Amino acid sequence: MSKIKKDNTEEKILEAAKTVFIKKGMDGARMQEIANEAGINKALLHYYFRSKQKLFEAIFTNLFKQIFPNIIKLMTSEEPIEKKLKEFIENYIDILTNNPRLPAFILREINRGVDFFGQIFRSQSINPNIIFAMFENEMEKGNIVRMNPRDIMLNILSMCLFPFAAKPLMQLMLFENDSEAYTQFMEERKASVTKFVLNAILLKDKHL
Amino acid sequence: MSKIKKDNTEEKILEAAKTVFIKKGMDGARMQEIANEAGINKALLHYYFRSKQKLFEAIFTNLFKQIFPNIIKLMTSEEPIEKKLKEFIENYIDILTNNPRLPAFILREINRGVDFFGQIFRSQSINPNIIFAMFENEMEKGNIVRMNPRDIMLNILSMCLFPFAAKPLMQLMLFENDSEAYTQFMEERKASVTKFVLNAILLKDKHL
DNA sequence: TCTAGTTTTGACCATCTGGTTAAACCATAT
DNA sequence: ATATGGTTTAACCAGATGGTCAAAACTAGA
Repeated sequence: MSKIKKDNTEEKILEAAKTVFIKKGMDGARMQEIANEAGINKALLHYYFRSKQKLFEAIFTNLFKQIFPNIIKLMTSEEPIEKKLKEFIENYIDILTNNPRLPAFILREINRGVDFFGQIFRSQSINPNIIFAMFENEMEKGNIVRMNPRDIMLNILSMCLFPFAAKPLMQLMLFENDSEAYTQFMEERKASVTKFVLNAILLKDKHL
Repeated sequence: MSKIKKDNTEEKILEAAKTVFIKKGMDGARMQEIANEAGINKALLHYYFRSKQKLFEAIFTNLFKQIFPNIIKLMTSEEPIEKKLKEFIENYIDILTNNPRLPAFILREINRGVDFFGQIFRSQSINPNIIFAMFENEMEKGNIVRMNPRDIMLNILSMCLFPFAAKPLMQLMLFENDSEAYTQFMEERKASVTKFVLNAILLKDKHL
């Protein structure tokens, strides 16, 4: 048994499937295209993963974990709220810069109406309540403005994720389709969004 | 020639196609499904619109206009910046509440890599520069914080659009999949986002 | 009523697509 | 060398899908 060979093709398949699925989505992707991308015979896809569905689940599950990675970890450190948010936003935008197509892919698939993604999410056992409690604690201490912690969380996620999900549109709208300008813009956004959020919620001196 | 009949079926088709395309996207939608939804024969779809592509373009073009409707109009009134932003956010979230699936649909299709959407956008002749100039003018007057006006615009759009685009995920994450709670939350967000944005950019007294 | 034009339909077609199968291939152990 | 067992391939299949077509059904004017 040649384990080296097996591991190699399996990885090639996963890599190819990831590329194709992210670009085309479950519906748009073709098994033949994945096979070509991996440089192998189409039947091999079914040999390693029984069906398109199973292959997709393997990819999606893995990618989904990457986009909601250590949110909890980042949000529950012992740092002051300013630093906590700053590091979260910077880290998150960095992750997304390295995986720019992930947000659009995830959004596309969670909107397909198949309940499969719900299972993934539940199995992740992400508990947002810990984060909400953290925000509420800061409100008690008078550090930040009183508001629904869900809004804070959602606002931050929106400002980080949406610009990637809507890249084709925003790049056209804001930078006449100049891809490099948009990348540069996202880099600067790490500081910009941080400032924006802190300005919005900090109670003490306005952080400028 | 029975104009009444014709207009009727054509409208039925457009309505059905809109429903199906929004739910399934171009790739996922089936002509048969659209025909069923419209309660007509599949061949009629091709009689009125030559191909799936043509039918899709008719729908997409129309929907696309709805989501970037009167942005300019709303943003260039003579009202003070506070009121301008308040009304924009409230109007925009209202529009989206009435068309909750639109953001996900648009995002899905603009990420399909087909350049067709670029043409639509250009034909819309939306000029963001007018909005940027407006923000820059407010900065000159010392009304708002100095920052890239693109960031302001993108932040607002993000906070309005993303919660709808990511509804299946956020509803699960924030409200244990309680749909009504999420709707209620979006209603309250009109005020919350407005406050958030004004807090973030206004220079004078912190608007609470 | 008859006729000409339009709308609607069922049957059909070529192609694509996910999936299967049987045979070939190949490294290893005996 | 040859038997063994995992790996890879070409050929194939059934069902789905976008699209076509000729005929039927309908409408309105002569």
